[in-house]
Amino acid sequence: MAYWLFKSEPGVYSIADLARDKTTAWEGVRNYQARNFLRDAIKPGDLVLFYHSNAAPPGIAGLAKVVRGGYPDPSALDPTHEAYDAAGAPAAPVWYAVDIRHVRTFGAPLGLPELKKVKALAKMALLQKGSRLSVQPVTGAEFAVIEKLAT
DNA sequence: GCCAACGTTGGC
DNA sequence: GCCAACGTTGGC
Repeated sequence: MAYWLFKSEPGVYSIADLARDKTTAWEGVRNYQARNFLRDAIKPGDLVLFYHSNAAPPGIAGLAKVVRGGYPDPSALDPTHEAYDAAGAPAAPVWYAVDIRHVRTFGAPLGLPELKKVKALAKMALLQKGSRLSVQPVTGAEFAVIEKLAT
Protein backbone atom coordinates (compact mmCIF):
# COMPACT_ATOMS: atom_id res chain seq x y z
CA MET A 1 0.00 0.00 0.00
CA ALA A 2 1.21 3.48 -0.81
CA TYR A 3 0.48 6.97 0.45
CA TRP A 4 -0.17 10.17 -1.46
CA LEU A 5 -1.02 13.79 -0.99
CA PHE A 6 -3.60 15.47 -3.24
CA LYS A 7 -3.91 19.24 -3.32
CA SER A 8 -7.16 21.05 -3.81
CA GLU A 9 -8.27 24.61 -3.33
CA PRO A 10 -11.14 24.43 -0.86
CA GLY A 11 -13.00 27.09 -2.80
CA VAL A 12 -13.03 24.69 -5.74
CA TYR A 13 -13.38 21.33 -3.99
CA SER A 14 -12.90 20.85 -0.25
CA ILE A 15 -12.78 17.92 2.15
CA ALA A 16 -16.34 18.91 3.13
CA ASP A 17 -17.39 18.48 -0.49
CA LEU A 18 -15.78 15.03 -0.50
CA ALA A 19 -17.53 14.13 2.77
CA ARG A 20 -20.82 15.09 1.14
CA ASP A 21 -20.13 13.25 -2.13
CA LYS A 22 -18.56 10.19 -0.42
CA THR A 23 -16.58 9.42 -3.58
CA THR A 24 -15.29 11.59 -6.36
CA ALA A 25 -13.26 11.36 -9.56
CA TRP A 26 -9.89 13.09 -9.17
CA GLU A 27 -9.75 14.50 -12.67
CA GLY A 28 -8.48 17.57 -14.43
CA VAL A 29 -4.82 17.07 -13.48
CA ARG A 30 -2.75 18.51 -16.34
CA ASN A 31 0.82 17.99 -15.20
CA TYR A 32 2.88 15.12 -16.58
CA GLN A 33 4.62 14.16 -13.36
CA ALA A 34 1.32 14.03 -11.52
CA ARG A 35 -0.21 12.19 -14.48
CA ASN A 36 2.42 9.48 -14.21
CA PHE A 37 1.50 8.87 -10.58
CA LEU A 38 -2.21 8.74 -11.44
CA ARG A 39 -1.69 6.41 -14.40
CA ASP A 40 0.99 4.08 -13.08
CA ALA A 41 1.38 4.14 -9.35
CA ILE A 42 -1.82 4.99 -7.50
CA LYS A 43 -3.76 1.84 -6.66
CA PRO A 44 -7.02 0.99 -4.94
CA GLY A 45 -6.49 0.85 -1.19
CA ASP A 46 -3.82 3.55 -1.18
CA LEU A 47 -4.41 6.34 1.31
CA VAL A 48 -4.51 10.01 0.39
CA LEU A 49 -3.81 13.07 2.50
CA PHE A 50 -6.29 15.72 1.38
CA TYR A 51 -4.50 19.06 1.31
CA HIS A 52 -6.15 22.47 1.12
CA SER A 53 -4.02 24.86 -0.89
CA ASN A 54 -4.66 28.60 -1.12
CA ALA A 55 -6.42 28.39 2.23
CA ALA A 56 -5.81 30.30 5.44
CA PRO A 57 -3.80 28.56 6.63
CA PRO A 58 -3.13 25.92 4.00
CA GLY A 59 -2.91 22.42 5.45
CA ILE A 60 -3.94 18.78 5.51
CA ALA A 61 -7.66 18.64 6.08
CA GLY A 62 -8.39 14.94 6.12
CA LEU A 63 -7.96 11.50 4.72
CA ALA A 64 -9.26 9.67 1.67
CA LYS A 65 -8.81 6.25 0.13
CA VAL A 66 -8.29 5.31 -3.50
CA VAL A 67 -11.17 3.16 -4.75
CA ARG A 68 -10.31 3.06 -8.44
CA GLY A 69 -6.86 3.16 -10.01
CA GLY A 70 -5.79 5.15 -13.04
CA TYR A 71 -8.22 5.41 -15.95
CA PRO A 72 -8.47 7.90 -18.84
CA ASP A 73 -9.59 11.28 -17.52
CA PRO A 74 -13.14 11.84 -18.78
CA SER A 75 -12.76 15.61 -18.50
CA ALA A 76 -9.91 15.56 -21.03
CA LEU A 77 -11.98 13.64 -23.57
CA ASP A 78 -15.13 15.74 -23.32
CA PRO A 79 -15.02 18.68 -25.78
CA THR A 80 -17.62 20.53 -23.75
CA HIS A 81 -15.58 20.29 -20.56
CA GLU A 82 -13.49 23.20 -19.37
CA ALA A 83 -10.45 20.92 -18.99
CA TYR A 84 -10.83 19.30 -22.42
CA ASP A 85 -7.52 18.55 -24.13
CA ALA A 86 -7.63 17.69 -27.82
CA ALA A 87 -4.14 16.17 -27.56
CA GLY A 88 -5.54 12.96 -26.12
CA ALA A 89 -7.68 10.91 -28.46
CA PRO A 90 -9.85 8.31 -26.70
CA ALA A 91 -7.68 5.57 -28.25
CA ALA A 92 -4.50 7.13 -26.86
CA PRO A 93 -5.39 9.01 -23.70
CA VAL A 94 -2.90 11.51 -22.33
CA TRP A 95 -4.49 12.40 -19.00
CA TYR A 96 -5.63 10.12 -16.22
CA ALA A 97 -7.92 10.18 -13.21
CA VAL A 98 -8.46 8.05 -10.11
CA ASP A 99 -11.47 7.77 -7.81
CA ILE A 100 -11.20 8.45 -4.09
CA ARG A 101 -13.55 7.98 -1.15
CA HIS A 102 -13.79 10.13 1.95
CA VAL A 103 -12.32 8.43 5.02
CA ARG A 104 -12.34 11.18 7.60
CA THR A 105 -12.11 14.90 8.09
CA PHE A 106 -9.62 15.98 10.73
CA GLY A 107 -11.04 17.81 13.75
CA ALA A 108 -8.78 20.66 12.75
CA PRO A 109 -6.63 20.88 9.64
CA LEU A 110 -2.91 20.33 10.17
CA GLY A 111 -1.67 23.72 9.08
CA LEU A 112 1.39 24.19 6.95
CA PRO A 113 3.18 26.26 9.63
CA GLU A 114 2.63 23.43 12.09
CA LEU A 115 3.89 20.80 9.65
CA LYS A 116 7.03 22.84 9.04
CA LYS A 117 7.91 22.58 12.71
CA VAL A 118 7.98 18.78 12.65
CA LYS A 119 11.54 17.56 12.15
CA ALA A 120 10.45 14.13 10.94
CA LEU A 121 8.67 15.80 8.02
CA ALA A 122 11.55 18.00 6.91
CA LYS A 123 12.10 15.97 3.75
CA MET A 124 8.43 15.67 2.84
CA ALA A 125 7.77 16.63 -0.78
CA LEU A 126 5.13 19.12 0.29
CA LEU A 127 7.64 21.06 2.36
CA GLN A 128 10.36 21.33 -0.25
CA LYS A 129 10.93 24.73 -1.73
CA GLY A 130 8.87 25.31 -4.82
CA SER A 131 6.88 22.10 -4.56
CA ARG A 132 3.89 22.78 -6.75
CA LEU A 133 3.03 19.24 -7.69
CA SER A 134 -0.65 18.62 -7.06
CA VAL A 135 -0.25 14.85 -6.62
CA GLN A 136 2.71 13.85 -4.49
CA PRO A 137 4.02 10.62 -2.97
CA VAL A 138 4.19 10.41 0.82
CA THR A 139 6.39 7.90 2.62
CA GLY A 140 4.98 5.46 5.15
CA ALA A 141 7.02 7.14 7.87
CA GLU A 142 5.67 10.58 6.98
CA PHE A 143 2.14 9.26 6.86
CA ALA A 144 2.50 7.69 10.30
CA VAL A 145 3.73 10.97 11.77
CA ILE A 146 0.85 12.91 10.24
CA GLU A 147 -1.72 10.38 11.36
CA LYS A 148 -0.39 10.75 14.89
CA LEU A 149 -0.66 14.54 14.74
CA ALA A 150 -4.16 14.51 13.32
CA THR A 151 -7.14 15.11 15.57
C1' DG B 1 -2.07 41.70 -4.37
C1' DC B 2 2.72 40.40 -4.67
C1' DC B 3 6.16 37.56 -6.19
C1' DA B 4 9.25 33.35 -6.39
C1' DA B 5 9.37 28.96 -8.42
C1' DC B 6 8.42 26.20 -11.93
C1' DG B 7 6.30 24.18 -16.32
C1' DT B 8 5.20 25.02 -21.04
C1' DT B 9 5.47 27.22 -25.44
C1' DG B 10 7.47 28.63 -29.51
C1' DG B 11 11.05 31.14 -32.26
C1' DC B 12 15.39 30.30 -33.93
C1' DG C 1 18.18 21.69 -28.64
C1' DC C 2 18.48 26.23 -26.52
C1' DC C 3 16.34 29.71 -24.09
C1' DA C 4 13.36 33.84 -23.48
C1' DA C 5 8.65 34.82 -22.75
C1' DC C 6 4.70 33.67 -20.70
C1' DG C 7 1.21 31.39 -17.70
C1' DT C 8 0.21 29.04 -13.40
C1' DT C 9 0.73 27.69 -8.64
C1' DG C 10 0.47 28.77 -4.13
C1' DG C 11 2.54 30.84 0.15
C1' DC C 12 2.60 35.03 2.35
